Amino acid sequence: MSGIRVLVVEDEPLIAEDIRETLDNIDFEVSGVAYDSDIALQELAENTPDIVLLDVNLGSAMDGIEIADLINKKYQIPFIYLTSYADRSTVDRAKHTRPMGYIVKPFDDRDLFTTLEIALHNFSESQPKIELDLELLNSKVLAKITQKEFEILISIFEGKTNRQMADQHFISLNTIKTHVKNLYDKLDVHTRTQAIAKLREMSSYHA
Amino acid sequence: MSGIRVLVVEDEPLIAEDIRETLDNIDFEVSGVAYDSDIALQELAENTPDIVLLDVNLGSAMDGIEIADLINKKYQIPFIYLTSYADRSTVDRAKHTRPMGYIVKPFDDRDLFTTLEIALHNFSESQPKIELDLELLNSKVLAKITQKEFEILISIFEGKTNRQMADQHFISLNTIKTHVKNLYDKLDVHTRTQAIAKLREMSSYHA
DNA sequence: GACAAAATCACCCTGAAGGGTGAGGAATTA
DNA sequence: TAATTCCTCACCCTTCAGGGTGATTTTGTC
Repeated sequence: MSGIRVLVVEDEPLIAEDIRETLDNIDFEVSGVAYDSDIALQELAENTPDIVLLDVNLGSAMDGIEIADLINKKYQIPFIYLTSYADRSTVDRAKHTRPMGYIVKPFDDRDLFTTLEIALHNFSESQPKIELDLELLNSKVLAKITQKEFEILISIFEGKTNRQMADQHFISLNTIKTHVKNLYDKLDVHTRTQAIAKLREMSSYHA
Repeated sequence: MSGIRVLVVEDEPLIAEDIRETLDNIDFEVSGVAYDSDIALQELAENTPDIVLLDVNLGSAMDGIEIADLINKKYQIPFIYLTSYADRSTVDRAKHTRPMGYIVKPFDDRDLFTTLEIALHNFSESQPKIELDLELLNSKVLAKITQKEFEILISIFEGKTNRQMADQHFISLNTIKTHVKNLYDKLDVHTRTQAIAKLREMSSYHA
């Protein structure tokens, strides 16, 4: 079993129970089922699910999208919308809440399983971590960055000082300085913070 | 019309044409249709689509997942898998390629539309940009960070020097220094790069 | 072995960052 | 009004980063 805890927020008991069964079958744990927004908030606070299945249209105080807003603000856990219709304006409202998935009813076990798997995986990948890939970097930079320079770039990225790097790599402080200088030339920057900003920039855009 | 250019990679001509029609109806532009991986690669190189609809099972040299790998390596554009089945191992292989969506056949116009919209939106949001949110930050930090300090933190994040910040904010260099010092105390760091690293760290984890 | 590329190190100098202390003025609130 | 918080600024001092130049050694490749 995966042990992934799922909160189901769905005001239609029949569908909710169907989902619960499906989740049982595909090895997810249901941390709770909420029929309205009040229970949903309570469940979120008390049972800390790993992911939320969220019906967009709840016949309660808050609808799914409002709950999503709150999840983003308070909990930062991924959620997947369930909806029986998907008009333009709903999609527009919904997408601004950055759902990790969107399932249009009717859906079957496979839909649920794959969407959950992908959503969880994407979520863990979506954490603001910069993909530090030498090859990718070299395809976007003036001169080729060498292996050692790359290691040093990572250390800079991690907030290390030149002294710390020297100790860590067992080489002279002067050597570190040389590498850093060459790195700056290649990245076309002049300070370490600029180098970091450049890294972000380069991994953000595609040519 | 949205003007979003979609590449369809699907070896079954009937389905491919159906998708093309659907996309026309929902205001997406089809940049090309590829029936095998060779054509797909060519289309990717020549027509620079904004997003790719990718059949997992292609009867050609590379399957959809291999194409996805290549997209990640070379183009970094979002893609959505289309598949008629979704067994455990396929899902496992697929999710490592970080698709922005996953549609299980049969699907209808609504599925396609919402998945495309969400995928595109999530993609633009997923760019490694750190969500700099003062409230969120303050919930994770020793002492409360003030508005001005926050502005300065953003400037540091962007690679600015103290001098540049002083000019930009029309205040004295000494004042910037004071703010920076206070900021370091609150973030429990000692250098700007450490502050940036701390920011990444804090926006990566949820309590 | 010759050559090129990468890694190693040194020295010097300037400027920026980091850290300590103190202090005045504005705005908010008790 | 007194207290508090925040923003503002100054001075001093130490450390670190950044930039220029040049040199040796190691490594891999033709």
